[in-house]
Amino acid sequence: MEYSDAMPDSPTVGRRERKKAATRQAIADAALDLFLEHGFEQASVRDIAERADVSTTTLFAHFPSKEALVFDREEEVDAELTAAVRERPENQSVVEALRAHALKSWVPIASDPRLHQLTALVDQTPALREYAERMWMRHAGTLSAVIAEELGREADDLACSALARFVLEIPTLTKGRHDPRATVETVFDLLIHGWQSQHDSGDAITGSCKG
Amino acid sequence: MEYSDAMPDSPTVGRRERKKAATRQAIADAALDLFLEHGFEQASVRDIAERADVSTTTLFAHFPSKEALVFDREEEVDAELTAAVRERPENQSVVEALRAHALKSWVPIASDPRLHQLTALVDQTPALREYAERMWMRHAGTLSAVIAEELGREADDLACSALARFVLEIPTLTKGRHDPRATVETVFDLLIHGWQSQHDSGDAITGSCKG
DNA sequence: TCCATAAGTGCAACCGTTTCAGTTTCTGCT
DNA sequence: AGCAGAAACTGAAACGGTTGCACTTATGGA
Repeated sequence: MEYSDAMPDSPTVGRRERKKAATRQAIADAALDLFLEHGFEQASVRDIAERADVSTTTLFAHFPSKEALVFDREEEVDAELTAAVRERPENQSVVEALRAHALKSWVPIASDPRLHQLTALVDQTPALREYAERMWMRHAGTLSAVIAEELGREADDLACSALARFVLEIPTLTKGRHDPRATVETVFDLLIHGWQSQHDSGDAITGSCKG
Repeated sequence: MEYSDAMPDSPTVGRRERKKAATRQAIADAALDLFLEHGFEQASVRDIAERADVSTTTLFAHFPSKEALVFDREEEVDAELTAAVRERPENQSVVEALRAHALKSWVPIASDPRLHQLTALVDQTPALREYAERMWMRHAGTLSAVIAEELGREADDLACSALARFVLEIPTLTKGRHDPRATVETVFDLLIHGWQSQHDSGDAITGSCKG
């Protein structure tokens, strides 16, 4: 692998950290190449390590699992969620802040063609779909706590936990629908107003008559 | 393993099926024993197959994965959910039917001490907790379709999909809380009426003032 | 300059899971 | 009753993700 000779991003970041980052990037790149070329299951971690010119031991020192090679952004997502709630404008509710965040950050998956290929890969690969779903749910604890704190409630307040989990279901719920934006809007309307207001097909979900 | 010589449960069920069921049961029993004795990760499938006196090949012919050894009831859950919605009394809404089902079938986990041990095991084992969560979500497709059909909506109606997924989050949400019954009730109230009605700590979740 | 330590190596092992080429056991049919 | 064929089961071997271990190398701070 090659180390760029551009000037260091900042004086405090030494050669060591740069090399480490480069190694990590080399592994991620090799993985993406092989995944897109042969599919997720077809590419073995030994192959990936080989192409990145590292040992498999090193590979697993940087990524906790094969699936994790695809998703580099776990921590950032957590941070963004927290920020979206904490730093929302005055006079904006928590739910509104989450809706805004969902619309701004989750809806535009596309544009970059390479990234588009990747989402296609994830959709086609059950192991990756599952991993992605779990990935979202892993943030439920953090988000729930932030919401509770922001509203001055008990850390394990049920309404907050439930809200967090339900909001984090949205990416999954959105997947495969033609109009993600409308989907997000609809789900938030449901969350805010509840299922009692469903009257559109002549029979309310919460009404009494059988279909 | 030994085959009971009691009279066949019904004339149509042959020796073959009985033996198959017996084998399956022997495997499940061996697994439960070893899991409770040594923990989930400590018991290898080879050990389990050994104790059940079958080959590992046979073990995997009966169970699709090691985790599945713990959960025998996948299909029944699906059937019960469907029945709960389809065969609800007249003048009961879908959401009410689901609430009733949750209260009747999901809340009483305990009583049997062996079963209690098992839930403890699941709680302690991340792999099993994750598997259990996914197990619930696997029913989302079925439930969603049943709800939609029952209400005469499109099969992929968003409100139905969302309702299904949110309801199936409830077992996870309930876990580890002192009063499961109250938890279920609260979550259903939130689902029915939405988060707009949250005014209890001086600040509505959907209100405007920051914490 | 020297040393503690982080990063990386290579190999062997473990474990879940699958494949394969059989053998045994049952069932339905004649 | 007798047979063909399917289904259950076997044993061993392999594969692929993951980890442990003993070791070398590179780096940064004292």
